[in-house]
Amino acid sequence: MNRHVEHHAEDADVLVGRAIQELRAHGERVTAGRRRILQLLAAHAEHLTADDVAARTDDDGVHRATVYRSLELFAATGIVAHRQLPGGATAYHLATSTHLHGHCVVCQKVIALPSDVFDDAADRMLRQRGFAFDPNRSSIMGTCDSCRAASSLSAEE
Amino acid sequence: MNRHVEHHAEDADVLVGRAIQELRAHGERVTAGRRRILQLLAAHAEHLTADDVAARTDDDGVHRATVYRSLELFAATGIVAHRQLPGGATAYHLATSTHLHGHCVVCQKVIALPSDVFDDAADRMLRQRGFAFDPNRSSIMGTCDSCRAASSLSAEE
DNA sequence: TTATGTGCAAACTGTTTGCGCGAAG
DNA sequence: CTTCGCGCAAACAGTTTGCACATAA
Repeated sequence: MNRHVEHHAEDADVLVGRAIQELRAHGERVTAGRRRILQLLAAHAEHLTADDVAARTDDDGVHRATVYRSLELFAATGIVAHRQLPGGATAYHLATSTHLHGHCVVCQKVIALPSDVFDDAADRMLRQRGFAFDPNRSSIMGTCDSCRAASSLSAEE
Repeated sequence: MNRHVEHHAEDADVLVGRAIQELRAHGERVTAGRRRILQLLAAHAEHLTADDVAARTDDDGVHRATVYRSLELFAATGIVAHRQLPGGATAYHLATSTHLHGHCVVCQKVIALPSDVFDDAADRMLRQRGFAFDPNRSSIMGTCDSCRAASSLSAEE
């Protein structure tokens, strides 16, 4: 019953495979360096700094610059999510399918919001207040695109 | 009826005054530079980069280093909130009393979460999906400190 | 074979720090 | 008067970029 609780080493290959497919689907080349970086990200499901990754790939002959370029590419293709850390560093992790529901208080429409948007906030809530945010069970209130446009016709700047 | 809609120049002095009191309350000195920086933050209720502030104070003889040191101090004393931008810069604004409710899915307890935690996320949702997040009307789901501790006794790592 | 990725080294942005002078309390 | 903040200039961390060579497709 607790068979699929193990998010450890075995799954990593699967995740890497999926990421590589995604990469090919975007017409990007699969190189040794990129594979290596994806392996690292898959292994450390948590956050890894670009610099962290660079440090670990250096031994394997993958250059810092390559790491930065690859991570940027992965982020652009949606393969990884990224997040800014205090101090200016950027943390990366494989993108998951997690998403959050935005609920428009005007038209009641529900909007799917991208997964990585709340990573940073979730992290800080956990650290500062011990609250473990669960995006999949949450929906947040606000105003959607069109209702926002509509309301700005009748009111304040 | 629309008298207090104006969040423009007039209020700024009040906000600065409040910030300065707060500063004194923390036993910190009030200098020309600090006053100037607070004025800037009060004037631009949105985000201002440390670098932005530095650029604008340079003319007034307030040095870059002073700006960084002051902003760091303000953040430490809770007078301003800060947020990391892509590219490594940090955006600052006067702290408000805005907060969000965290709802524990286990014990149903509601927890007040600090305001600035969501600045980043709100910004990205607005940009990426046109969704204007309203923290004051939202409560998000998750697990609180104690329930999290309790559940980790019976399950995964 | 050819377009694309890589290593290298140098530049760049944003931020931090040690020092002696100057001002706030 | 004494403690703390400031300007200055130099160092630092993280990241980006132009170029010639290497390699995936």
